[in-house]
Amino acid sequence: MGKRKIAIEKLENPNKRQVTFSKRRKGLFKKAADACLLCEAEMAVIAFSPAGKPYTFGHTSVDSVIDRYLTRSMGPISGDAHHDEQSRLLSREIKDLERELKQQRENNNSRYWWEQIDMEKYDSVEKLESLVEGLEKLRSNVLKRVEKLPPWSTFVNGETTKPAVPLLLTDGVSSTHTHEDQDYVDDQEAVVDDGVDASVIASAENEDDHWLSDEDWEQLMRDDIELLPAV
Amino acid sequence: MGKRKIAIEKLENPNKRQVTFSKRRKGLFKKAADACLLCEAEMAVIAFSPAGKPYTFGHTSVDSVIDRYLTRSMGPISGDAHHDEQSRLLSREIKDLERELKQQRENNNSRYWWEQIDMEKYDSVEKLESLVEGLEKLRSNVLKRVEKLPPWSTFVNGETTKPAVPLLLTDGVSSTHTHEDQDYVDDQEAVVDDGVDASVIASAENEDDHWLSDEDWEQLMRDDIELLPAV
DNA sequence: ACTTCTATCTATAACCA
DNA sequence: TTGGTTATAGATAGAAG
Repeated sequence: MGKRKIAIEKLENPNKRQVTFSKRRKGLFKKAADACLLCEAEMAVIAFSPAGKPYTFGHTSVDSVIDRYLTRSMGPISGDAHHDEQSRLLSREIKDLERELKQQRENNNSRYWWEQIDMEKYDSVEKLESLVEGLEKLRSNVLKRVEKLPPWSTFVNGETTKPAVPLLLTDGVSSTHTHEDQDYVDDQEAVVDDGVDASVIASAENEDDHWLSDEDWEQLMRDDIELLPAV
Repeated sequence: MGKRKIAIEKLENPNKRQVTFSKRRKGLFKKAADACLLCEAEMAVIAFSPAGKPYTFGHTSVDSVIDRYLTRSMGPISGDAHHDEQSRLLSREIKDLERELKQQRENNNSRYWWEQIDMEKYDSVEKLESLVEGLEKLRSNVLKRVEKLPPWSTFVNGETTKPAVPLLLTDGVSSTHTHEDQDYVDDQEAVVDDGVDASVIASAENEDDHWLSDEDWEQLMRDDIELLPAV
């Protein structure tokens, strides 16, 4: 489906290989998203580029699909077998993962991160201001990025696009990245914030789809967390 | 790409939905396979049909790709990719060690609760809405209670009373306890929220000083946290 | 690595088996 | 559920930023 037909075999030119990967990955993720919407299916795609960088698509989420996959396939004498296109091995790897996941669940008795907030630290107005600012900063950035999420992420129950989000966005949060929250950044770390933040968002804005990759998302959130004020 | 264009939205006809899933799954797996061959990429596709049956594609194998994904995504975000096999293996071991160290550090030494947020969980609009709602709820209640703090808390640096707080309070949060944020509370737990919340605040309002004790504060925050939406 | 621009090649919606 | 057939919509190879 290009200007000329090519054989499906290793592309020897490394640059061409990388370009082709980028294009086909994009197409593949789009097709996966389309199928999820059309058929109310759940799927995950994990792709490692020739350079070794991971890219993922997931509906409802990569992790939930992987979890569903692992859970079902690890069951004791599974009732329904997996319908495999390729051969797959129930190897020691899976059992290792099972053990890891169980341990994580046991260690994390709390379901939500906010259950781990140490309330005793917030005993003065300064600390509370710090908390409020942190929450506002986080919230502001979360809202900005909700717009950048792929629209198909919202179709879990066949609902309309981005339910409730437009309402939330009316609360003083600009949809363009205009750094109106710069006042939260203090002297020492100001450079880090809007530098990284804006550049990643900007690169995403050049895309037709206007959404962020999983890696971009994670990086942005980590950047934000670095900037939250101290208690 | 059929005889006529169709909108990418849920197919209401269940039979058509299933047929479409079958065809598109086949096409998707073929495209994944082509990309793997052309680009020497590694990828896995996991798809649950509308009927709930799992179908997978994997090159080299579903499990190896999942393993690589899980291992890699837990580690710190490292910038440079190594290209030859040997150094990649080495860096992987290093990353594993770094991961352990980082987790230990997070468990023991993190100063702020937001450093413990697991960002990888927020990869869909539903989860983000959940996060946003939680943040708004928390923020709203923090603001309400700032008013209840002992006024002397604000004079740590000889500053005026409650600096910055009045500004924050203008942002749609009433200073009287009028439950205007009830819409954040969902069906199952609505009773608990304003129940506990209001009663403790009310008891504090009967006092001349109009401020909450540390215990009251902590109890209120814990009550709120119970109400935050699930991820 | 990520676009944009065609000219082509592929996937697939509808239909029927 | 699967497998053709055919007309068309979509994806993409090549080239150039």
